[in-house]
Amino acid sequence: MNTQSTRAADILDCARSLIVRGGYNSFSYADISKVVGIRTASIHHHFPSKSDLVRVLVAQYRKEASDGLAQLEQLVPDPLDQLRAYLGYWETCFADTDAPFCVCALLAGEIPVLPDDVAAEVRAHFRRLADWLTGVLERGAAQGRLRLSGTARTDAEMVLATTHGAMLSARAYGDATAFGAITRPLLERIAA
Amino acid sequence: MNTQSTRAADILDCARSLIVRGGYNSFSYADISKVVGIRTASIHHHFPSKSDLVRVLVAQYRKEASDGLAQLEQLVPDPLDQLRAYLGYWETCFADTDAPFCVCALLAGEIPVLPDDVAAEVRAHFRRLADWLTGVLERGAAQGRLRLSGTARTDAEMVLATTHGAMLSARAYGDATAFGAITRPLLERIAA
DNA sequence: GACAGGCTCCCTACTAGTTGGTAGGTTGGG
DNA sequence: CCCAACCTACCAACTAGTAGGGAGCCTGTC
Repeated sequence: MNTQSTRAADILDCARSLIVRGGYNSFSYADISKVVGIRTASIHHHFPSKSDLVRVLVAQYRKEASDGLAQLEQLVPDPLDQLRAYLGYWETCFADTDAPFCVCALLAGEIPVLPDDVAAEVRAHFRRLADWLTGVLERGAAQGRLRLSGTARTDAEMVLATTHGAMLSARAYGDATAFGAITRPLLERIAA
Repeated sequence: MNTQSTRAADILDCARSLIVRGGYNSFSYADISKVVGIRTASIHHHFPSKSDLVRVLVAQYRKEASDGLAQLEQLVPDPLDQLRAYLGYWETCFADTDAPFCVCALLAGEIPVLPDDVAAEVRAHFRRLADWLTGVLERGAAQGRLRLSGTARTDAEMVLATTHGAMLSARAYGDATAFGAITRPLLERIAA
């Protein structure tokens, strides 16, 4: 049906895999051009400027993530299992894909040099994740499934930070298993 | 005395503050030229290529960090206080400086697009930090000052990841106090 | 049913500015 | 005299972005 948007989607997919490797300034329209098989001028037709492209890319990523979390809420009742599923998702990414990383975690490091609207999208993703984690920890604590060490909010921010830091460590060590080696003990400590 | 190396040092300092804002690909020799007041060709005289510059920069950063940790070992006997000092250092950075970030934590995210020798330096920094933290946690546990939840090694990797993730969160939220808000509860949880 | 208009998509061709890097000359101090 | 430090003057490649044209497709109208 909607084959019209295939090209735009291809461009976004390609840009995402490129941006995940090294951030905003590590890829160019020429890189996308080579992979997608389209001229750089044609990319400008779909996304007038690079900041447009990346803003849309992050907005789409954010929506996917948000939808994924909403689905998790529906399919997985237990808070601890929800955390397992979230971290397990990333562990699978590290096991299966080439250069896995959360788009927003990578871009967060570059915020001082990012276009404002892109930075705003990144910030929104962090808030969404932190809000969700806070809710999970609250419910988990209320149900006696999780053991908090501080408030749900501060623990959520800590889980979020550890998750992102584990991605950095996995990259630094060049060892995909490092992500799970860090986040699994994190889970165990939170589990009541 | 050694005024000869002033320029090279100026270049390194400038490059560090630039790289900390957005990573390897976010700055150019032209940027350094404007700040330091030297032509780009003259920068090449001190550092033939960009990868040379950044490799030396990271090596220097790594030495400073390593020396700082060694000094910490000497001046601060208590393991918990050592952790406090380490995290407190970064908290001060976030309170006082413009765009604070660990050079290596930022570069770690960009490893797939980094020159190999730079990536090796980044990796070495992570190892050094993790080794030191492991030692601190081991001694702290032996002295009953710290309470581990796993092995000293896994806990050390978790502390390291959380610290780096907290830097990312602080940037994402645009809130320097976020770093302390995440790392302080981390300390409290580890303290026996 | 033909056909004109417009729209989307993509192209070639081009731009001005920036990138990292080189060649070769000047200067000043040991 | 030599050498380190710095300069001017380059370079080719690449950067994001623009101008303008052509092919195909839908749509409204006679």
